[in-house]
Amino acid sequence: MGTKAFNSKVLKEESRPSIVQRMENQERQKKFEQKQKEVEKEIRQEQREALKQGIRPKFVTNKEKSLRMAEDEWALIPDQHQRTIVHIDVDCFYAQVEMVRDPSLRDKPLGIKQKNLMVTSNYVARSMGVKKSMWIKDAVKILPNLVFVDGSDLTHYRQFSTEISAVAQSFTPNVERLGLDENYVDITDIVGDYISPEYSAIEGHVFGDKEEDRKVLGDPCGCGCLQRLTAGSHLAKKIRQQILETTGITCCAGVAHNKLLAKLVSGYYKPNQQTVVFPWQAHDVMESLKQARSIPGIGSTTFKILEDLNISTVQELQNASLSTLHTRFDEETSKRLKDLSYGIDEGLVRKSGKPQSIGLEDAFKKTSKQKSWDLTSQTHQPAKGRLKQKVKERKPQRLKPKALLNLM
DNA sequence: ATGGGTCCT
DNA sequence: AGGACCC
Repeated sequence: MGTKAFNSKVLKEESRPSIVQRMENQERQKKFEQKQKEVEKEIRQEQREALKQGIRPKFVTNKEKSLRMAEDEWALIPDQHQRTIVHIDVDCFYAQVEMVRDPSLRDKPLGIKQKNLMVTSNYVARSMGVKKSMWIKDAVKILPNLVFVDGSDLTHYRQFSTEISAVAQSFTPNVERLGLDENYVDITDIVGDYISPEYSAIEGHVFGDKEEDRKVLGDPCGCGCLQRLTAGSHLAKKIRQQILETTGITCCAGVAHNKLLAKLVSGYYKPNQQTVVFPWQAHDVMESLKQARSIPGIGSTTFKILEDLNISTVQELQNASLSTLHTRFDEETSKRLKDLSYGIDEGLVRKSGKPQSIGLEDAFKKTSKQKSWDLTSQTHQPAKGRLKQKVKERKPQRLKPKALLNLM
């Protein structure tokens, strides 16, 4: 609980360098950002041109960017990859929760089932050849002594999930939940506390972890992202440690200057490990994906359209011309898709608040074309009851189940 | 796959 | 209200 371990490591006030340069003058700040955008647009345009000619666009450092902006006074603020983002991803979440609740399951191969599906399994099971999501009957074929726990009641998972987010929130309020087992944490505002010689080595893996990467790392950018992300790796470690201490749950983390890269990289070394990626490695990260579909933000519908356009790999998306994309997507989306393919993502970490809705859906077969459902009919009563129950559990006294039955 | 979720039109 | 995305 609390942040004791964290605070004890915090550096003395005067040795703490300030990271996010606060501009006193709003006007100046605005102009700077505007100029910055122009230059970035220019650069992106150039990179696309380069691609059209079959040349691989090179990473443009912030030093170079500042130089380009040098005719203006705003060029003096060199902060480019200003943010530091951590993506936290719990290892086989449901299975871990069950193992914490019943430690005797720890060393057994464990599968979590919902209906006929094994939705996840622990690492013991995985090491014995059981895949992530399989039909129960297939899983049992591979591993007859697989132990199953029913995971269709999500209440415990929700409890652990909010506890995990709460740990992250004890570091900074800027936490975005994604499903039950993932969190984005924007640590930009606190990462400065971890920039110091004490923390100058990178904690955990660097993307493309080879011995060289650790030593040869110069500072090709110069905006401070090297230091911030390095510090971020220590903060990520702290967060993971604290999650483990308070909940008994292990997780992976990815550290990057944007959400996309942080997420892509967090699962790179599993389980219970973490990975940092630097801006100049964005291309390598993206190249490590094959299908454009595996870019978060490109879902099945978008991917189908891309396939129509004969674009299915990340590289093909990188190479696609904006005008081609524009035939099927609006301008914003086209630009966004191309950005994603390069590992560019300006998306903000948005604070997750209280859940916006509590829902319950039953899938039932259509028997015939039906215009309206009879809500008073018996078939709906069970669902109605369960929903009431759910609301009761999760909203102890507030909110009456009044406008809740919004069927259709 | 299924059953929650969120955000954007 | 529907459709896109996410796990």
